[in-house]
Order: sequence, then structure tokens, then C-alpha cells
Amino acid sequence: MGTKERILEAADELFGEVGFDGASTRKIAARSGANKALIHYHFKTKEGLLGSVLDRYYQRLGDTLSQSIAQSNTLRERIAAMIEAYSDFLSRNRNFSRIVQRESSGGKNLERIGRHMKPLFETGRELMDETYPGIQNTDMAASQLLITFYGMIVSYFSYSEVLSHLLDTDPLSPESLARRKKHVHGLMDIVFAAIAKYEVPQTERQHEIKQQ
Amino acid sequence: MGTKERILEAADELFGEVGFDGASTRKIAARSGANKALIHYHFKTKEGLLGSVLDRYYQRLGDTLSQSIAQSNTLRERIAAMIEAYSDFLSRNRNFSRIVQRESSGGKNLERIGRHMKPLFETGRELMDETYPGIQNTDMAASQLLITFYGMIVSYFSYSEVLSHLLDTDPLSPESLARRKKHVHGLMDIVFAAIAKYEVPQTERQHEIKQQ
Amino acid sequence: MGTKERILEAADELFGEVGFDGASTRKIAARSGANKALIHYHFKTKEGLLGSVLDRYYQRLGDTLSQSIAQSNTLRERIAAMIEAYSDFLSRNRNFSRIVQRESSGGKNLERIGRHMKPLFETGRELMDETYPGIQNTDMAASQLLITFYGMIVSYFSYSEVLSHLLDTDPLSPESLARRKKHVHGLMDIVFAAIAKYEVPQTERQHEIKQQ
Amino acid sequence: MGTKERILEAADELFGEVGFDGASTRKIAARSGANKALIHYHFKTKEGLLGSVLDRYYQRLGDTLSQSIAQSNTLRERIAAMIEAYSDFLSRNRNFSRIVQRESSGGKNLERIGRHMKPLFETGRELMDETYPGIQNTDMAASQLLITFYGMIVSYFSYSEVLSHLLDTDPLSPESLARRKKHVHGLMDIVFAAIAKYEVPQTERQHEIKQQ
DNA sequence: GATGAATGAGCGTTCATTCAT
DNA sequence: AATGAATGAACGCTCATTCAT
Repeated sequence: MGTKERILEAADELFGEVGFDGASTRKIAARSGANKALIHYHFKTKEGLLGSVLDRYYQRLGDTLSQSIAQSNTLRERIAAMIEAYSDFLSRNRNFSRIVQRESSGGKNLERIGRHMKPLFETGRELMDETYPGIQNTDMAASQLLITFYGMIVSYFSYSEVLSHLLDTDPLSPESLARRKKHVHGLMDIVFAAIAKYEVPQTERQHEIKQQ
Repeated sequence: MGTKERILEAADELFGEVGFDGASTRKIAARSGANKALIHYHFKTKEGLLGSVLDRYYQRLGDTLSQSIAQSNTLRERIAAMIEAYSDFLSRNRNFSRIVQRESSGGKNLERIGRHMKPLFETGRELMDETYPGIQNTDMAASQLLITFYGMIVSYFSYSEVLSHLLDTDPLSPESLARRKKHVHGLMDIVFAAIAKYEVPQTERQHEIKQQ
Repeated sequence: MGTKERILEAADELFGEVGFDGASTRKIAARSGANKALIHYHFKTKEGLLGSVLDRYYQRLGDTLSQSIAQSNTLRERIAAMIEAYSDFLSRNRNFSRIVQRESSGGKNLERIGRHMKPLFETGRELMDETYPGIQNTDMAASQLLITFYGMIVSYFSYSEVLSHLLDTDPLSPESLARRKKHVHGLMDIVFAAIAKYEVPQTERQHEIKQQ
Repeated sequence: MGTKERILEAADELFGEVGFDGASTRKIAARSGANKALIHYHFKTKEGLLGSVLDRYYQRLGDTLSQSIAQSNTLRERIAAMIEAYSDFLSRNRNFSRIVQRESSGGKNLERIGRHMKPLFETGRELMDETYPGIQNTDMAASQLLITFYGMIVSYFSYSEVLSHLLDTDPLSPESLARRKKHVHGLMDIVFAAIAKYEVPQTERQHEIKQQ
């Protein structure tokens, strides 16, 4: 592994552990075994380093999600696969959710995070609208549902350390993770069953008829 | 407003805007109009100041939630009222969710946050188990549902700044907030309708009968 | 002497010896015996410290020049006294000319130096025009003469270290300084004798007559 | 233009603009379009680069002065030509005076500057002593006059940026430069007229007679 | 001749904290 | 309760320079 990669790895860890402001370039250099000045040689600024860390994560996340969608057949399966993949990615990359969690509450990288999430969000929205066309313009609009699913998944990881104070078990143990996953899928089933019954708006139905 | 209170107010704002590490005692002193050394006179350390800010918030949150529950009659209403109150509290106290958001991803205040949330979490769990006794030991266990509801509510605020990049409208405008609220209530209705049908486990039902 | 004053003294010396960029806040702190952070506490920035050093010098220079002028009777004596005082001030404050020398060749303090020199320059100009009204609008205009006198005096000190390579004697020894001074006064005599013969412009002379 | 020459050019500019300490090898490399390490390949150290820049200037200055002297007939004309050429050289090479200005106030290149100026100074001195033999051992000794002329010329350029704050016009505009030049020549005339009357010391005159 | 990576020292500045008053 | 001065540690970053290729 090259020096640049080792710096990224160390920064990833430290940003996750103590946050952007809490991590110093000195500590990052020390952990990666690189010279302090090399960080600025490779990444210009500490901000730039965080940017690279985030870019790397979103690159991987994007790849993971595309693959998971590609392997599914029906639309309904794709939604489930996407949620499953996201959930798995977060549990495999604990630092990622921690970093995004903190940087999303204001900071210089909001725009970068937004830029990265936009295509993912759009893909999810289109997929949902296609699968459940009846939800458009209702309380269960695709964007609302996405935020809800995103929130119920991400929060479990973001707040896992608080949860370990509230629950009797370690929320990140394999058993706990499996239990959480079953809950998410169960809840998805309940919600999808409900919204499957939503009527497609009249105007759209006429439009469909005409096209036939 | 006394100097101590003004310091708390300034710290609250700055911790919310730039995070604990990003806020300096100098800036807090400047914004509150107090002398830098006074912060340590009143709060001993910067950590202690954050602790006081958090304590103040959880004190208010606890009061708000108790009141909202007290004003409801049926169990079902109490759950809804609690979720409603939490949601309103977060939208009225933007800095609170930002601070908790960041401090929950590791940090020295995890234990404090856990300590404050424990009674709220327990109240919620008991309320749910009482209202829907059938969910115990199922995928829709009270603790899972609470995490889910908490996540879908809190995330909307935590990620509001990212959402403003993903949506076409300001997620914190009164209209957007109202729309989100309708979605949360709608989703609650769907989920509660589903779990209301869960059968109470046999052993427990017998137990209930015996108590009668 | 207070700490702030000691910092100013040390900064004065180091700026003179190695220039603004060559002097580090660490060295200034070390030489003054003060804590490094105190420099920024008292002077905000290193720039600000240089500003204070310059202000202090120009304050003293202004006082010195006013006194020297006040003690003279005739106009002709005042000019000589001013030049004499300036010359003495530079020889007593070796660092001052070095600092001004360097900062005058571009830099952030040009405007400050200009601001300080303006009243001195104006005083000199008025004094000359009053004493030798005939020089106005000639090759020997007051402003040109001032620049010339200023240059021939200041350069001797600014370039003294180079001069010590060019001359056989130390240019700053009392004997050398005395010799230089005699030259300056001698040259002044020559020039003043010449410009004393300049005719006052016609229009002005008529004006004078009318006033009589 | 070769890379080495481009580096020299960039260093020249930057040393002139921000001084030796203010100019970094990185910026010099960037401006010249060369690799940072190449500077050390060609000039060994940053000091060495400054040395080369100065050498280049003094080479040109020496050539210019020799030519100007060569084209004059009488001794008196040669002195005037030399001063004229120096003055023109400074106005054509703004960075040169700035660099020398700063390096003359202490620094590691004092000796180098002295070495370069020595022959120029000696030439000037001999020329003056030859032309006005009466000034030897008087207040108007050749070395004093040279320093005076040098100072009144050089200062105008060194302090031009300060002067632009003191005067109403741009001191480097063609008009201002022409006006300054007329002043310098006028003053030279006054001084030369005066020293032309100085009696040659008795002993020397006898010496001269004997030589005839 | 030319380059990208690497280094150790040092930069100006800010930090939370202490203390005497 | 409040303040101005002071402190030592640490901050992000830039420096001139070296070296293998």
C-alpha cells in the first residue's frame, strides 16, 4: 500500500473516531507512518484530505449499490436489495456513517455530501415511483419514504454507541444486527403492503389508457 | 439574563453551528460578552460547559414530553403525542439535534446522553408494550420500533442541510415540516394498524387472565 | 519595563537585524523573555507588532523634530535644525532606518509609513517654500530638494554596511559620522546659497508689495 | 529562453516583489514553470540563486556604465554620463534597486554587493579626483560626493512607493522621472560649479608643476 | 535535465486553562 | 463575579533541501 493510501486510511480512522476537528494532521501522519508535510503534498489541505476520504467512500458505495441493483430482477426486489446493500455497507464501514453523521450537521463538506448523494437519492426515488406509482402526491411520496428508510437504517449505526447504553445488548453484535435487519425488512413489508393499495391518480390512469 | 446564562446561550449556539471542537472558549466568551476566564469560573472546563448545555436541553425535553403525555387519554394517543412532542421539540431547537447528532458519534458525552435518554426510552418502551402487548419478542419489538421512529424523525432534522441539496424545497420551511409530519403520522398509522393485529403470546394472555 | 514593552524592544532589534520575514515570533519571544502566545495577545498579529514598532519610532521622531524646530529662530536655521535632528535620530536609531529601508520597498506597511511621513514632509516643504519662495516651479522645487536631502542622509545609514566594504574606515565611527555631517552641512550651504538667488515669480512679488 | 534563465527571471521578479525571505522556492518554481528541485540542481541553494540574480545585474550595470563613460570626451562629461547611466539603469530595472535596497540593510549578500560595487565606486572616485583635484581632503571629498549623488538618485527609486503617498503624482511616470532628472542635473551643476573653485592644495600643485 | 516523493525544521497562530487581583 | 496577563501545548501549514529515478 502506497503512502498516499496509508494516509487516507489513517485519516479515515481518525476522522471516524474523533471527528474532523478532533483529528490533527500530526496524529494522522503518526498513525499512517508518513511525514506530516506529505499530507499537504498529496492533499493540499486537511479539508482536501477529508474530501478525498469521502470521495473514496462514495465511490465504493456507488459501486456496491449498482451491483446490488443489477443482480435483482423485479422492481420490488431492487428496492429491497438497495436497502439491504446500504444497510450492509454501513455496518461494514462504521467510520463512514460517523463521518457523514458529523459532517452533515453543518460544515464545509455539506455540498460535497449532497453532490454524492444526489444520484443515489434520484435512483431510489425513480425506482419507487416506478414500482408504486400510486404514492405520488400522497403522504407516502417516494422522497418521504426514502428519508424514512434512510433515517431508520442510518440512525441505528449513528446512535449505536448511545444505544449500547439504552439496550441490554451490544447493538453491533451479529445477533443484534440480524435482529435489526429482520425488523427493517418486516417494517418494509408492512409499508410496501400498505402503499401497494394506493390508487394511481385518475389523470395518470387516463394517460395510460390512451397509450394503450 | 445573568452572565452565566448568556454564556450557556452562546455556547449552545456555537456548539450547534461549528461543533464542540470547532467552538473555542474565546469565541463563546466574545459572543456572550463575558470574560474568557469566567467560563472556567462557572463551568470548570469546556467539557463541563457542554455538559451544562446538554443538561439544560434534556431538562426541557423531559418536561415537554411529560406534559404531552399527561394531556393524552388513551395509550394510543400517548404514543402519538410523545412522537409529536419530540418532533416539535427538535424543530424548535435546531441546535439540540445538531449537538446530539455530533456527540453521539463518539466523544466524551456519550455516557451523559445515554443517561439522559434512558428514562425517555424506557417510558416509550413501557408505553408501547402496554398498548400493543402482542409485539413482544417479535420483529416489531418496542425497542426496535422506538429506534425506527426516533431515527425517521431525528434524521429529517440532522440531515436537513443535506436534504436541501437533494430536494427542490427548503426542508425546514413550514410547508415542508407540515408535509413531513403528515408522512410520519401516516406511517405510524400504517405500522400501528399492522402491529395491532399481532397476537399476544399465549403464556402472557393466561397471565393477564389470572391477574383479572 | 513591562512585558509588552520588552516584546516591542526585542521585535525592534530583530526586525532591524534580519528583517520582518527573517524574524520569527519565536525568536522575538525568546529574546524578550516573554511567552510566544503573549505576542498575539498584545499585538494580534506579527504585522500588528511591526506596526507598533513603527508607530513608536515615528512618535519619537515627530517629537524630536518638533523640538528641534521650536528651538530655532530664523527659517534658515529651522531647515538646518530639522536636517540635523533627522540625521542624529537615524544615527541614534540604527534599526529604524533599516526597518524603514526594507519596508519601503513594497510590503504591507507602505501605507503606514506614508501616513507617518506625510506631516513631516509637508512641514519640510512649507518651511522651504517660506524660506526660499523663489524655488517654486523650478528644478529646485521644495519637494525635490527634500527628497535629495532625505536621500543623501538616509542612504548613508542604510548603506553603511556596504560602505564599510567600500571605504577604508568604519562609516559609523564618531569620526566618520562627524565628517559626513560636515559634508552634508557644506553641501546644504552650497545649495542654499545657490537657490537664495532664485527670483520670486512676478505675480508673487506683486502680491507681496500689495501686502506692504 | 532556457529553464535556467527562466528561473533567474522568476527569482528576479519575486525577490523584487516580496524580498528574499518572502519569496519561496516553490513560488519561484511555479512562476518559472520549472520543477522545484531544478532550482537546487542549477543554483545549489536559494542563497546561490540570489547571488546569481545579483551577479547578472551587476554584470549588466558594469557594461552599461563602461559604455556610457567610453562615449564621453571630457572628464566633466564622464561624471555626468556615469550619473545619468546609473539613474537610467535603476529606472529600467526596478527590481534591482529593490533587491539591493533590502539586501544592503544586513544580510548574507553584503559582501557580494560590496565586491561588485567596489570597482564602480573606485572608478567614480578616481574620475572625480582627476576632474576636481581641489576637493581632496575637504568636506567635498570624492567619496562623500559619490555617496551623496548615489543616495539622492537611488533613494528616489527605493522610496518611490512611499513617495507616491507623499506627492500628488506618480513618481515613476515619465513626466515625474524627467522632472527628477532635471533636478539631479541642476543640483550637480550647482555643486560642480562650487567645487570647481576649490584650490588645489599647495603641496599637490607643486607636485603637478614638477610633473609638467 | 528534469521529476515526484519525501523529510525535518520551523512558521504564525490559536488552544484551554491558570492565576493574581 | 469578574478581569487582564500569562502559559505550554498544539494547531494547520510552508519551508529549503534531498534523493531515487
